[in-house]
Amino acid sequence: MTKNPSLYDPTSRSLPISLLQTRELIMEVVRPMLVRHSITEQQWRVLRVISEDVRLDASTVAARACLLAPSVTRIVRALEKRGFISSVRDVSDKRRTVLQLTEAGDAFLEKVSPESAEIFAKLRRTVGAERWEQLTTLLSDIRSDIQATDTDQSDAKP
Amino acid sequence: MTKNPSLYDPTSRSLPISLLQTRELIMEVVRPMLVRHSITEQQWRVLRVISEDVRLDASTVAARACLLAPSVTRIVRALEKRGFISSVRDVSDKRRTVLQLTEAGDAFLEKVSPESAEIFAKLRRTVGAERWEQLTTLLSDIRSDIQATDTDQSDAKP
DNA sequence: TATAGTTACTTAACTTGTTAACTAATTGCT
DNA sequence: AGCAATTAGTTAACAAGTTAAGTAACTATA
Repeated sequence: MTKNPSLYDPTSRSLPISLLQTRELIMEVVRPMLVRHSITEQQWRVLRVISEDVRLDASTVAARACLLAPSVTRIVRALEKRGFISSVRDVSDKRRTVLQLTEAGDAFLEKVSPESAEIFAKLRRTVGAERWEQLTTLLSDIRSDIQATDTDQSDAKP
Repeated sequence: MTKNPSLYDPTSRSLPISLLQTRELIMEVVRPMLVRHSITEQQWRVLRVISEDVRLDASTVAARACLLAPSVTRIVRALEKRGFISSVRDVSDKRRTVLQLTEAGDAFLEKVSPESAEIFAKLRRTVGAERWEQLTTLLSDIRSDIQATDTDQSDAKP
């Protein structure tokens, strides 16, 4: 029964676990701000994602915000009720829902912006700007690599 | 209404979001394995964490596995029922629960080990061993930085 | 050595995420 | 054109996470 320590990476070096731990540590600092503005993490992600494009369908938002479709349905309803986004049926494909930031949503993002900026500026100083950038770039590159091979595999299926 | 693109980092460069996206991409590859062995992500994390030490109390496990105490209570019960861990009241501090891997739990980890190793070896090749290591180290370093300043702040409170 | 305060964990009520089944719309094939 | 297959989104039932209150045990202090 004595465990074999060489079977697995220590959890501190397991990528899925340390990605989670790192995110958790950052969110501990960010979360109080979201609570102050009565917005959930998930709603915040959706707002941020939607604000990046003029028009975006729900599926794209789901993928970018790391949410499942049913969750997006609920979150969209909540954000719509609050007046932050509008969801309109796409005219060229009536299955699709086109999501857009409203003026109120944009104003909300602008209102929260300074607080958010301050929190991240502080974190960035703590970590060091160079390492912060390094991490951001590494993560982005690695996602590209994994996505590239994933699509290769699905192409090679039939 | 018209969005101001300079207010926030693009979500692809927001650290909390890209940590989540990257983890999600990795877990997409890992998840089928966990499903095959009828274990949830959270149970898997707890098992891995417990396997690293001879004896560990529930709070420590919660912190390392990024779980809240009530979740750990449930997960421990599930893993106990399955015979993978034992939870015993600590004799020197009867509030604490000491968690340990059982023989069956150890055997389970050994059984899953080759599959897990293969999945991660493949991911590592995809990403490149050097970058994989780089990311692991960066994340670990950054966690140390953030934790160091967090504890500084709580020390400086009174 | 009482006792106020803290800590470790659990329970309960609520909120979210998840899976699977469903509807509606579109595409591909013949 | 007609019909199976696929896609987008929703709904419903269930599982998991979250918050807050509660219990038991320990610690510090007066």
